[in-house]
Amino acid sequence: MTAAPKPRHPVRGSTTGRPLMAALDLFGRRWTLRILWELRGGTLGFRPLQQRCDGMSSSVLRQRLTELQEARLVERDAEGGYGLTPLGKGASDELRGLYRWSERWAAELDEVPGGKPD
Amino acid sequence: MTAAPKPRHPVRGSTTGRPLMAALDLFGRRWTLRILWELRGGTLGFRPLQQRCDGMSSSVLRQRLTELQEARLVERDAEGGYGLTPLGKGASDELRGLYRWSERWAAELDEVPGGKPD
DNA sequence: CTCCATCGCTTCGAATTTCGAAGCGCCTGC
DNA sequence: GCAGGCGCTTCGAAATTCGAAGCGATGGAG
Repeated sequence: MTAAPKPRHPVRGSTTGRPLMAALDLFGRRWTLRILWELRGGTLGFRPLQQRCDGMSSSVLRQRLTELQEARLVERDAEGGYGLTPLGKGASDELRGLYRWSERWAAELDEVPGGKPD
Repeated sequence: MTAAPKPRHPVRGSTTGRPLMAALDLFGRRWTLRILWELRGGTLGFRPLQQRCDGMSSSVLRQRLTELQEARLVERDAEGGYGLTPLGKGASDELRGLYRWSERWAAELDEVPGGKPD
């Protein structure tokens, strides 16, 4: 399994170890952003989380959760559920900005419905 | 080639067409976030951009640029260079928040240098 | 206690994505 | 004319992701 990216360490696509590059590597993996988004409301178990992520494959979910735990964005609570650490909540808050942006995005694409009609 | 995700259309991992899901699909593809980040300072040509992205493979760069143009985050200027649209600048601004977050992330991981020492 | 559902998680072969080196035609400067 | 950079394409290999199947544990319901 590919290791979780960490700041101060070289990551895929950058050897400098700059924190942002580690973050871009981490968040550029499929499902990572989605998992943070789905956990924003509170703790979830493995299978419930999988269902919220439109039935994403369990093997990748396991992988992502391990990476996010290593990166200290996700931790398990007393009952074994997965939840965001304060750090993870911070990242998830940044996603809220992305959420607002995506609404603008949708609105603007509606205005200009894209070059060639079918 | 996989099509670029668009709001109001089903995307990988979600059939609802919610704008955020399209955004999460788009941004969850490798190099997409990095490209937006590298273009934040202004227009860049294909090869210069490729070099800034640590020599990422040209085939994928072409693919990502096509997707980002379809999504109207990137456009070409008069000289043919690649630059951000106002929409793309908005997305790139959200990344600035992520940049600040990643610094905190690095700082906190320095404090708690990871569970088991080797 | 037995049955049944759900849970967290693993395995593994197939499908998809990404890589990376090579090369094409075009243009510019020397 | 020729070297170098440009945008871009091709293609086989490597890495990632998928998705179905199944394991042992747990917790009711009957």
